[in-house]
Parts: sequence; structure tokens; C-alpha cells
Amino acid sequence: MNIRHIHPWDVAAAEAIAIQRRLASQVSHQNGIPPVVQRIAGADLSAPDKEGYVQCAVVVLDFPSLQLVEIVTARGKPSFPYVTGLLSFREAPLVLEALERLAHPPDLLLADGQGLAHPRRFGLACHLGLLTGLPTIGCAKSLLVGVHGLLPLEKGASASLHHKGEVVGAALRTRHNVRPLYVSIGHKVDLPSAMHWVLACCTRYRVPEPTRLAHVAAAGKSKTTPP
DNA sequence: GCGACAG
DNA sequence: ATCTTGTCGC
Repeated sequence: MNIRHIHPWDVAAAEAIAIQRRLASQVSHQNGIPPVVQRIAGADLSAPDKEGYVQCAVVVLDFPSLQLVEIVTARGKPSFPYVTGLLSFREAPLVLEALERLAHPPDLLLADGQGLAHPRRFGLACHLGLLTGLPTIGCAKSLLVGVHGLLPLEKGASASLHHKGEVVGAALRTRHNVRPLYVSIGHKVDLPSAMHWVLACCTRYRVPEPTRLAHVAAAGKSKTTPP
């Protein structure tokens, strides 16, 4: 896959915020997912080891079988610390490195973090989408910004997520009686479509298969990681 | 000033 | 992300 390298990563927090503000206006909120989806990818990083190294995994699944097609991993020591609201400056470089080596480009990418549901409307999913040109969806396990009402307990139930007068995403129940997932537009997708594709990837677990398997692969499981 | 805060 | 036991449910 070709990656668009349009800004440096080795920046101070203030410049990272400026970059986010500049790029946020380029995010597409329109559904650009192809009519026939053949492959869906998920990306995630492991927690840092004792020396600060992390492993990124991008997994590609066939759709609709959700069978594993490809795994690419990338290991490294993030130069940027974890700062709330600047997650992509820590995680995106390794994800892009893995995406660059992908032999089977996906039609859609799920990111483990927010998309538009971000203080500057430019979470990790937006950043990855903009730099790859892929349709992306933010798929976070907890809330960063915004508020929402109660939602029914059944799978598929949702409540819109509001922040500063805007709808920035949705709380989406992906299994019966579990905490909702926070779904938002990353790039080239609209919110109803994002919710649809997340649900289409949820089988047995709260987390959709692409990001769930990426999480497993990033942690280095023998079942999924090639020796 | 205080609280909140993706991974 | 991690610290943390037993326990309830499918």
C-alpha cells in the first residue's frame, strides 16, 4: 500500500495539535466504501514492554467469512509519549509501516481508537484514513469526548454521541448486555455505514474481529504470528 | 481552579 | 495500558 507522507512525526505536542487542526478539514464524511467489500483490516498495538518497545499488528480478514488472509507486524519504540488526544502521533507511524508492507490491500480499516469523536475531530482513525486513502472507522472501547443517553441492552442498540453541539459518533452495543463500543467516522465513511460495518464484524465478542485479532497478533500469539 | 482523560 | 478475586453467565 502507498502511504502519503505529508508531515513529520517527530514534533512537539503543540505542533501535533496544529497538524491535527490542519488535517481535520480534509477528512471525508461521505461513504466511499466500495459496493462489494472483500477484505477488512484491523490494526492495534501491544502495550510497551519493559524497554518501551511495542508491536503493531495489522490483520486482513476476508469478508464475509472473516477468515484470516494476512498478518503484518512492525516492532519499534514509539518516540511520542501517550498523551490524551494525541494518540495517533504515538501509534500511527508503526501502523503505517505495517500497512505499507501489506500484500492484500483492504477495502476498509478498523482502528482501535476514536475517529471524529475527538476534541479536534481528528482521532487515530481519521489520521490513518487520510494518510492511506482507505475508508476507516474509529472503534474505541471507552469514551474520549462526548455524552450520550441510555441505550437498550440488545445487540445493535445505539445512542448518538454528542460533543459541543455536534453528533460525533455513536455508542453501539455490539453484544447483548455489554458495555457499548464508541464508533465514529474515520475517513470516507458516514456514521450509519460505520455502525453497519462494525456490527457486521462482531460475532462472538464485544470487539469486532479485525481489531480483536489485531490485538491478539500484536500481543504475539503463536496461533496468529508467523515465526 | 477542578475534573476528565482513546491506548 | 495496568493494578486486581472470585464469581456469574452463556
